[in-house]
Amino acid sequence: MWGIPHNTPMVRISASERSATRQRLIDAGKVEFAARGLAGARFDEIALAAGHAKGTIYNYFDSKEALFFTIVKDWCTQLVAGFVTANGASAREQLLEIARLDVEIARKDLDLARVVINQLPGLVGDHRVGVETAIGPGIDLLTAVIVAGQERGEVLAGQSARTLARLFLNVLSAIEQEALASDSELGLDDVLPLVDGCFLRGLVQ
Amino acid sequence: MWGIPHNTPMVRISASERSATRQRLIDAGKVEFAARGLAGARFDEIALAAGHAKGTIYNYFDSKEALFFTIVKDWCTQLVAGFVTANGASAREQLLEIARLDVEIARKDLDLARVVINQLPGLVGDHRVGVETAIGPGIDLLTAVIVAGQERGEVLAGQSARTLARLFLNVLSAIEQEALASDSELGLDDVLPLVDGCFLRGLVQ
Amino acid sequence: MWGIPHNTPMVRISASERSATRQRLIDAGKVEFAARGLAGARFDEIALAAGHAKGTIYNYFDSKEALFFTIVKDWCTQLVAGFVTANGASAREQLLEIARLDVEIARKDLDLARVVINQLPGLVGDHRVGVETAIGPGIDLLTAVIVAGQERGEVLAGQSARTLARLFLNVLSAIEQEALASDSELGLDDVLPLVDGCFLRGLVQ
Amino acid sequence: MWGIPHNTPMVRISASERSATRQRLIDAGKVEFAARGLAGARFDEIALAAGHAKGTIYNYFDSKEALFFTIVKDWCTQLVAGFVTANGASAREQLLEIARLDVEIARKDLDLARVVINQLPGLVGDHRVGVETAIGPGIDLLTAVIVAGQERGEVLAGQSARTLARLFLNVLSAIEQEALASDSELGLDDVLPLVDGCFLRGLVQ
DNA sequence: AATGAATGAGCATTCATTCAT
DNA sequence: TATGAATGAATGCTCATTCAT
Repeated sequence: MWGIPHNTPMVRISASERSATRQRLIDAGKVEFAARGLAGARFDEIALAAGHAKGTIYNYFDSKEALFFTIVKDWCTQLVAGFVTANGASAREQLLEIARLDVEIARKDLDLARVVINQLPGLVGDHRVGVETAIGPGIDLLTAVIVAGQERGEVLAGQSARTLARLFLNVLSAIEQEALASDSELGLDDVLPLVDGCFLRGLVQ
Repeated sequence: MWGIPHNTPMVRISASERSATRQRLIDAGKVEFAARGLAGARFDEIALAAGHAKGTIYNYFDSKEALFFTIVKDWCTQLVAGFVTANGASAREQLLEIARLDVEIARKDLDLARVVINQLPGLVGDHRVGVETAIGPGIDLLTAVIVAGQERGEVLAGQSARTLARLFLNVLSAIEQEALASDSELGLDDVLPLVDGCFLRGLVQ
Repeated sequence: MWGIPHNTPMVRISASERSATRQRLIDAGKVEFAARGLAGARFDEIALAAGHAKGTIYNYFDSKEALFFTIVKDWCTQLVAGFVTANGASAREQLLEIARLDVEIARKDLDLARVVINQLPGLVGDHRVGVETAIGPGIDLLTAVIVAGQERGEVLAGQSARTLARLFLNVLSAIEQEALASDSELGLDDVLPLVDGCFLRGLVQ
Repeated sequence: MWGIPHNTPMVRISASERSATRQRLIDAGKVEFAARGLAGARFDEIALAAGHAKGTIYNYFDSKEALFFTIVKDWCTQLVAGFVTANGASAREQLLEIARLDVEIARKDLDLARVVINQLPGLVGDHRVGVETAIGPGIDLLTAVIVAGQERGEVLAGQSARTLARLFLNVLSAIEQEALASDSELGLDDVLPLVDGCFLRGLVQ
């Protein structure tokens, strides 16, 4: 009985292996969800693309919905974690920074962007709860920025900050959607100018 | 066992009857598609709500997709048919008029609006073709307005008119989507000011 | 528009056809459930044996459990419906008559008997509710017979009639189970004497 | 990457440790099998309840069935080992003693009793072999007692001793089953009088 | 034209079993 | 020995579509 600490975690794969498998599943999920939507996505395909058996997904995610919302939450986490505001930045500058981050994320991971931008609006019924939960932190961040902007008089005060936050996200997504369309002449580079020139010009100041 | 069960109609139905049945199916389809999306909608429910048998739908529409896109096309037809431009109207006025029409249609038929606004962006793959076809006339109308506006120098000229048309529709939908959300403080009345103040201010002139 | 009563039921198959299909499914279900138990039975097999597609079962029964309990209830209904008591029959005679009926039903339909006798005791958890509901009328009948017997002093009074009813059914099933076993020397003809000689001799009078 | 994850025991475990682990698995198995039946039991749950990993079960038992029948055999072993017959005891006294032992075992281990009493009858097909093997010694014991009773003229001679033995076990189980039912007014204390008064009175002498 | 029973492909999910560590 | 991640066969159930009446 000497020598063997029996209370060490008896893992069979290392944390990095587990994490890698999980990431492969997530990556494959992004592709499939982007291509077929939540309802149309098939676990068979995701598992196959990830190089695993179908059952393996259930070692990492409870259900198809769980994998989907993990992906959406991942997007939201990146957005919130990446946001750093400079001292004395205006509401407009901060909103633009969020938009810039979002575009940056989309540029790195087009499938992720397609999932978030195209699929979320169409989710109805029970799935709405999952959507709201998953993107909640992003909405919270935007709301905080807008509240501060309203207090400084930079953002129009007639509407609640939360409503304006959701509106901002909706419109940002709408512009990105066009930019991501395969037959569009717009590219991701055009998103920020459009957000600033078209949308923020009316919302702030 | 004498007697034949005459359980099938033996006469042609009148054109008005046929039309009425078709409309009942469309109306029931709007409700179901709005509530569950294209993938989640069930023909059983649509038929039941319309007061018909499931098989009857196939006497009027080739498939679930066909019914869906008929509904979308119906929206588009209303939009295009309702548009009347005054002599000498500016691009901004004309775009606002289209937005006003769209809001008016949404107000009359919330389910139709939910189908168009929420479901269309999520359609991917083969369905994209159906989407483009169904909303084509609307895009064409907007494109024509924008082209004329660009020729008169009212609309920014850096982008193709078609791209701007799709962008306009996207953003209009995004704003309406927030306005239609059940927990939103925004209403349909707020859409036009937002389109004008936020978006058109940057797009035109 | 003359001549066609549009409010006649628009059935596509006659009631007898529907009933026949339903019965084929029930018969195939009996075989499969008897051979593999509720958990092990496969809908594929039942449908195949009945000469139908898998989905057809769902036009007649909500779920595997529903088909199973329909079968059990069918047994119970036969038992209750077949019971006719002679004037002035003693409790012992009535209980024997019920046992005789049960043996008769088993003789006509061995698979049905195997389902009821072998499978019911092993159902646990949520399934217990289904069991109690399905065999309720049989228990009620036995209880009524025993209550009357207790009032006439023919049945021992120390226990509740309902408990004795369930005990009677348990023991009857236990004896039949042995009689149905493939390698048993006992046959169904031996059940009644055993019930009377061994069990009722202690229970009544 | 220096350091080897010593997450596996490197020493043999002692016989007592092995035995304790085995017993924990058996105990957990009793609970799970009693609650869900053989088909419905999950190895995950058994392992979790026993404080081990799922794979560990396979170091002790070949399969789910093997664990199940080990449990059943354990019951049978207890029954046979506990039986001590007094000199000159009658068949009735010896059968009652076996019943008493069975009730005693059930009282000590209700889950074990539920497994044996409720689950065994429902096992069909290939599983029957396992059942017969597992309870064989118990049947042998009963058969020996009955054979001797028949030779002394105490037990009715029309049926084979083995058949009567199985019948006795069936009926004993049926009575215990009612006594174990959660909503029954009968308790385990009522089993012996019922076996004696109702059943043995007819079977012996 | 209308019906609705029948169909069967399709799919998410479960879980006993294996095996590399 | 112990582990638990990986596996993949198995299966209940759904539902768009067909078609005989």
